[in-house]
Amino acid sequence: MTIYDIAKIAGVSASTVSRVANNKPGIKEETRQQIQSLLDQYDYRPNETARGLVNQSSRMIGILITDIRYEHHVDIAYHIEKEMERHGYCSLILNTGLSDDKKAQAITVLSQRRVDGAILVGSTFQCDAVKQALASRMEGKPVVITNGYLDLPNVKGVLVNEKEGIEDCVHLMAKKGHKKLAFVLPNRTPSNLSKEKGFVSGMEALGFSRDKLWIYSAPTTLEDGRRITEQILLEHPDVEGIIYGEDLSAVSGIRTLLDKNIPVPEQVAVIGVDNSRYCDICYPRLTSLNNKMVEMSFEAARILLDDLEGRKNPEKIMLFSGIVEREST
Amino acid sequence: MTIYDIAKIAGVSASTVSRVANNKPGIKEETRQQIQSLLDQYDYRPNETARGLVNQSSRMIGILITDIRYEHHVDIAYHIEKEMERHGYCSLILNTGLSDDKKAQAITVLSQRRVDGAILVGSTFQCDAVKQALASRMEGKPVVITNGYLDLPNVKGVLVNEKEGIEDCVHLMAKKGHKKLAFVLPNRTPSNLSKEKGFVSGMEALGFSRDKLWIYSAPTTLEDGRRITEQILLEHPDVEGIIYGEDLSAVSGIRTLLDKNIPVPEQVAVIGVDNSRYCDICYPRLTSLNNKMVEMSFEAARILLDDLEGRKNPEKIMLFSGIVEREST
DNA sequence: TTAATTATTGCAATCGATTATATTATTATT
DNA sequence: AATAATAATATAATCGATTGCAATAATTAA
Repeated sequence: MTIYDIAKIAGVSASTVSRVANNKPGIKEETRQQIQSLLDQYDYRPNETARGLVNQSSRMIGILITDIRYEHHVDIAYHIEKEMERHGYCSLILNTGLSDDKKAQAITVLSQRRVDGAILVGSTFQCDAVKQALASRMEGKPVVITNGYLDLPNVKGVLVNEKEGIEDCVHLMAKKGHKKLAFVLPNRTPSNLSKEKGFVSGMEALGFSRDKLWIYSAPTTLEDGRRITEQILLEHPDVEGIIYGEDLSAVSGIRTLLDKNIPVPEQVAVIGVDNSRYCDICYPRLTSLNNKMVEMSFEAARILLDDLEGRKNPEKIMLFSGIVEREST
Repeated sequence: MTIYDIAKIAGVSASTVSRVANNKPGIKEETRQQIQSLLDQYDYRPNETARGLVNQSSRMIGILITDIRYEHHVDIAYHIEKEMERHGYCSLILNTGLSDDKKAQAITVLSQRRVDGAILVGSTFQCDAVKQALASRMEGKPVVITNGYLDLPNVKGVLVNEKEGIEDCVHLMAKKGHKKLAFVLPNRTPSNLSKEKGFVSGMEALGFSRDKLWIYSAPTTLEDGRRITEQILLEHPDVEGIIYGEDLSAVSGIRTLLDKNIPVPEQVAVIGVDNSRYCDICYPRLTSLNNKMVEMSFEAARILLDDLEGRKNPEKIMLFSGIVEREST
């Protein structure tokens, strides 16, 4: 059922039907009602592809995410989608993986589909390939990066002070008497690297030398969490606390410690990052740095909507992290 | 950069450029190469909205899901998206919530956006409102329901024998000496109701009367899992095993039992359903019925692709569940 | 009653592709 | 060299909407 079908039935032109369907002025009340009742009767819905073509707007935004299966990613995507939907936009979610090349390709896909804007979830999108793709394919269209920033006229960023957050974690540990600390870096994203910086500066403040710190690196899986925890215990049996840059490996770490009869938090305290649902599921419950991922997604959606609808807003906004203490510290 | 821009630069007509871009025959090799090099030089990408309009195909499918935040849902969506992407399709994921009305509306959105097909994730889409919306808006377009079925000519289903699966759970419990069992029904979806049926018939086979069974109902949250477990313990302190229709409440249940110093699995054994990542995270690790959600998503994508590309396939396919034993039994 | 003004509505162009058909250029045939 | 056959390219219609402008109808003013 196209607009022409309705027009033919009503005995008017398509433009008249269009004006009624879009509540445009300049139509006689009588005509309007007749056509409206036909619209209702046939439950006419305009073809959004055709509208998109002529209006130069798809009323669709893109969400780029490395892997939506990560628990905090899915929360973010969900909230963005909901918020955009409330304003009449669809969200096209693309899982890019970690490769910069794939990320750039995904931006091309978004631009070919003529999305009106995009939100890139996570600091891994803060890279040259993405910057270039955005510059050439998304010119003039609003883009927001969560937890990252790119210096491009149409790109905005929502940031969290993760460095200071991790410093706070170190101080919390120290306050509880745990000073010999290890840090597990999930992977080398800008966000994680600033967590590492926070660990370094926090430990320096405690009087440790920055080149003797116990810093490890492990992907974010249960298996790697176990492996790296075992390695830490082997190399530093006197460790008193471990800060994991992300919750899942922290959960696995707790389990590994318990399996070796090391009491948590008495002998080794544990802190994760993300304040995910895993925190309440594991035993003992995991203390975690709330890096405001959910709040960030709302902010990102809000900023994008502001840009889409022509309202002004700042280039960067900053949120503040906070530790959620549970049983593991 | 449109096809007309390229045509003007090359000094040919848009149709010639189109034929080169789409590798259609009937173009002189020399011309083809000239145009191709321009296409490369300007990195031309066709406007998919325009292609969609004329081709009557968006190369986009819809994924309807009540709430992608549920862990097995996101896995399903992820795998479907990946599989479709491999074949050149984008996936538009819509979170509908549980209301039938919203589900029908989401189908309207998909049809307005002219998706080429859809996958509805979960048995809750097996309802009248959805059936009607599909009949009126998705006529002729392929649709697949995972874990459910609707009798419509263009709709196919991928099913799992959950009833038998839960029967097997009851038998496993019995084999281990746990006979006084309770069942927790997550919510009244067709899928969960068939789990309940499995519990009933399994218990009957053990000699219990079907109208005296301990069947409870609770939403799928940690809090409700705790609440319902406490209720079970209060009303039936002699309970020997609990089968939860879904993992999250099972995890919460284990935690509640341990908090009350009830040894798991010695005094009360626990089984969940979904075989999710939570199973390995909680302590003791959760035994769970693998209802083949991931396999189902692959099958759903495969069937949809078969339909989209004109290959034949059956109306329904059935997968078989299996118990993954861990420490909670 | 006729001209001027205003309110409705229709026509036709447009968005950016694809493709059937028409046209032109090239090659083969006699 | 003239004609037939074929290859290469252009023209124009199409997909389903929106919208500026022209045309018509209705109303008001003179």
